[in-house]
Amino acid sequence: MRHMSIGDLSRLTGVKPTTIRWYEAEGWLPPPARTGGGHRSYGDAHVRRLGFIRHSRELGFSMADIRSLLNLADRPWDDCSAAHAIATAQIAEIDARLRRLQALRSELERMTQGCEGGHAGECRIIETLSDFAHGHCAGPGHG
Amino acid sequence: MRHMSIGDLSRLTGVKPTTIRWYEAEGWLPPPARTGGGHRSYGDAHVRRLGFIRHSRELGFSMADIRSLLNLADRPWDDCSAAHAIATAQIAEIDARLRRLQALRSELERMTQGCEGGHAGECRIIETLSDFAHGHCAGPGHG
DNA sequence: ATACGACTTCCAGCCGCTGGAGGTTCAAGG
DNA sequence: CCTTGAACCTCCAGCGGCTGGAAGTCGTAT
Repeated sequence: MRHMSIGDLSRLTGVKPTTIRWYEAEGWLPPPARTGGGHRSYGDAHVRRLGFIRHSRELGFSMADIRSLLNLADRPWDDCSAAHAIATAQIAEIDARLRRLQALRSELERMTQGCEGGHAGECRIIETLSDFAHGHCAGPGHG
Repeated sequence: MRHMSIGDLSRLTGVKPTTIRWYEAEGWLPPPARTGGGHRSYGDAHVRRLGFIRHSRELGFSMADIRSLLNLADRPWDDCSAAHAIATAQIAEIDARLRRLQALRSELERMTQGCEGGHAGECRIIETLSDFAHGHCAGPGHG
């Protein structure tokens, strides 16, 4: 698969053509060669780089994180402790989101269990939501 | 606390003044009365409605969900089964996000444990990220 | 009267894409 | 070689849910 179209690359990596173009425009992917008619033509290096980006995104890394990780991947003699730090921070962040989501889940569970149908005027769900001073949901941020 | 400024309302509900103005501009909050000089002046109804919105957001509901929930809260004689459905769907969504986050966490954990420092060229983290055909992370969406 | 913080409006930007309009190129079939 | 029609091109606006800055006005404490 030497020279592929953006559609081929898209099918290969699972990233939409529009997103691939956007990555290029924003500097995440180097501009590929072009056919005589101006169509993009990608090689293996693009497949690898796009794959890296996509997989990192799937693991929840921000584009800022990916910038650092790509730098490391591009300079293989560097110390990889930076990668370790980024990944560890990501785990901590995920843990925080897990805790938060679990707390939300409990409150929603309590909320729905209190509701036994009937009029909205006596609905526990509506009541609970109205109670903005409610103490069960801690801290800021939205899981 | 009859007539409060936007700052008072902000301190009372924990919602920033800019956000409050945005809610008004987008129709989530009714336009409040104004002082002679044009400053916003809020009453209890605004506190309640803003509290409802804020609490719902904290529970992870989208603005679209909140639209429906507010409609119910405004018409207390309606059947509240719609509220039940929205809340149940929200729980299901949270469950999906929890599962996804847990899968991500495991992969990140494996990734960092494989890395023992040294050069990026032999770093398991960088390697794992490069492997875009990696099978551990399922499905789309970024919980 | 003055100082100064809180308020006003307007508008641009955040992230990470996504989709549409309107036009061009490419590959397959006849 | 010609036609079809899908895939491609560029440009630009918009998504959700706010956030922040600029430039000017108001309200209140001293």
